[in-house]
Amino acid sequence: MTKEEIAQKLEEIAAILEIKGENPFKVRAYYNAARVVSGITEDLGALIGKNQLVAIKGIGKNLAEHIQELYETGHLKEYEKIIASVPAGVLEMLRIPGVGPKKVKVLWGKLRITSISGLEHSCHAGRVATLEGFGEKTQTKILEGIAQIKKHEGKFLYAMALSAIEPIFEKMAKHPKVKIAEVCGSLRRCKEIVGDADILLATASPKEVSDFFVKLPQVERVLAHGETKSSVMLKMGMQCDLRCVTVEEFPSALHYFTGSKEHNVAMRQIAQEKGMKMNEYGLFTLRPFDPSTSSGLRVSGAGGERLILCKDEAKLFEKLGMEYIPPEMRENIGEIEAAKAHKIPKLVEVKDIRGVFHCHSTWSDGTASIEEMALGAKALGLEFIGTADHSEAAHYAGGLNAKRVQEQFKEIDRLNKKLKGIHIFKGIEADILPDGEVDLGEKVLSTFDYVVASVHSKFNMTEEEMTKRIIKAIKNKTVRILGHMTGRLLLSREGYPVNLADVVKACVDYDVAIEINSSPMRLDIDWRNIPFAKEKGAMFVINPDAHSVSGIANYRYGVGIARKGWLTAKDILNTRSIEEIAKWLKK
DNA sequence: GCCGTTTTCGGCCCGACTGTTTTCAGTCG
Repeated sequence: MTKEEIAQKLEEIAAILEIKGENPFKVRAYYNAARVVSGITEDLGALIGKNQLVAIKGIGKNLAEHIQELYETGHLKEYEKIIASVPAGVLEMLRIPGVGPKKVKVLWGKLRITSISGLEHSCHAGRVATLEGFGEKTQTKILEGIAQIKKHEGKFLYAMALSAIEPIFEKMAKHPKVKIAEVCGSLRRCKEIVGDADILLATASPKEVSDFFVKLPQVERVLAHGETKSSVMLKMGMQCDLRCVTVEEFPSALHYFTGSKEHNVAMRQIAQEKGMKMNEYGLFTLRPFDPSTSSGLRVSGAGGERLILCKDEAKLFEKLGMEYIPPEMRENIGEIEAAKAHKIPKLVEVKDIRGVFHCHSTWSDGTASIEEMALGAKALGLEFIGTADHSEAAHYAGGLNAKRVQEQFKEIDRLNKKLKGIHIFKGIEADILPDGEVDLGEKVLSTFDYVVASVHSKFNMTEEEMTKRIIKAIKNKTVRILGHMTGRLLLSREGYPVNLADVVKACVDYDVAIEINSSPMRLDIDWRNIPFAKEKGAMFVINPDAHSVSGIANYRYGVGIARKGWLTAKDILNTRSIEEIAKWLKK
């Protein structure tokens, strides 16, 4: 069993213990262990082999045994006992915003409700409002929460979907009978929210490959299983489709299944104008055979249409007299015209990123030390890394006060002397307080290399209030980066409102970079707003909001989002050298 | 259930907000 799966089991145990009213500290121990396990950077098997699990803070003798049992057998007697004591739907009710373990316990105990749909029914019947400790407003709020869950059902944030699909894709791509493999669909286009994942393969043995696919360990159940198309529901709740084509069909199929639909319609129209036909099987000429262009033509199997052989997608565009359009741009929002005019911008790439600025460490709520984070960044080929632990106002995350900041500086100075090939910038993620002041105050903040300012509390302000609050913070002369905020936050609930135009203008006026942040937990930018911000001359920074060593690599998801916003390397702060950045930060 | 020592059990993060109730409990970050 993997770290993630073990962490999930521990979390489920914690939730059930909570519902059953167990010792809250025992509950916390399980939650804590789940977090610790998912943040472990070393190989779990090696740790178990060396009997080193108990050396990790938060894991004692008991939990170490549980983790070992899960790792080695995939099962845990303790878990099976406890999960059997609670109906499956009871746990599910915890997903409803405003419904916690105490409320679930009452709903289950007094009204015998064991599912979200059962709860919805009872709310409509007015029974929930009559319970002690509940009322009309709570009942309404629960219904709203259920509506929200339904609205987001089957929708996944880009980074979450991609991180789930990557291991599956790798296994498929490495299959000996697979010639070419690509992720396609909205995931390839880096859409901020995707409904399912599509994987396209070129193979001469579709049956064998499909059989392998539906038996992958990540598969929860098989929805369809044919020769060329298979669909499965993954354990993490997302649907994944597999399509198998021939090597010759691959470029056209890739283009077709990448979409978007709007882009494809426009492309087919262009093909038609040029006397050609385009579908998922190929690009065809409808004209009579012309010996002068015969080199790229051959007779297709059906009807006398001639397939124009294209070895890849780029060739497909070329045959239509167009420049290659990166998948992220394919939404028919101007990319077709740009490609015809050969004016497609050179979008930022993962390899352009030289460092990241938003990394938490064990000094606040991260799972790795600053040294481990720095070495992890170096291993990814980055030249610099910036700390951004929470500030004092974020009590729940163990935020730093002025004194701890001083201590942290000493450690960073020491590490910068010791470590070669990676530079550590001193930063902080300071809270934008409800009144727009930035936590810790200007005197302390000015001692950092940079300040990332973010909203972490009181999300329910009006748009006007929230905009005023954020702009006041941007005007604070120590703030250099506006943390995970643009448009709407997409957490487990609807985000907070803000006037994006005003915020972007303030960022441009005060030379504050806008963070494109994309930890798998959330996606904070709506790409449709990026071209608008770029037009105004805004500066962007792609950050991972990393809480662990493995989290650092999440900046690559941010690159996808930036590409979707048509951003180039020069629009991005962290594509620059350490010297250039130091200069910018000092301004 | 974990941790830390004061070696054998007591303490474990906390403040804001909301809705319910009339002083507090539950949820959230």
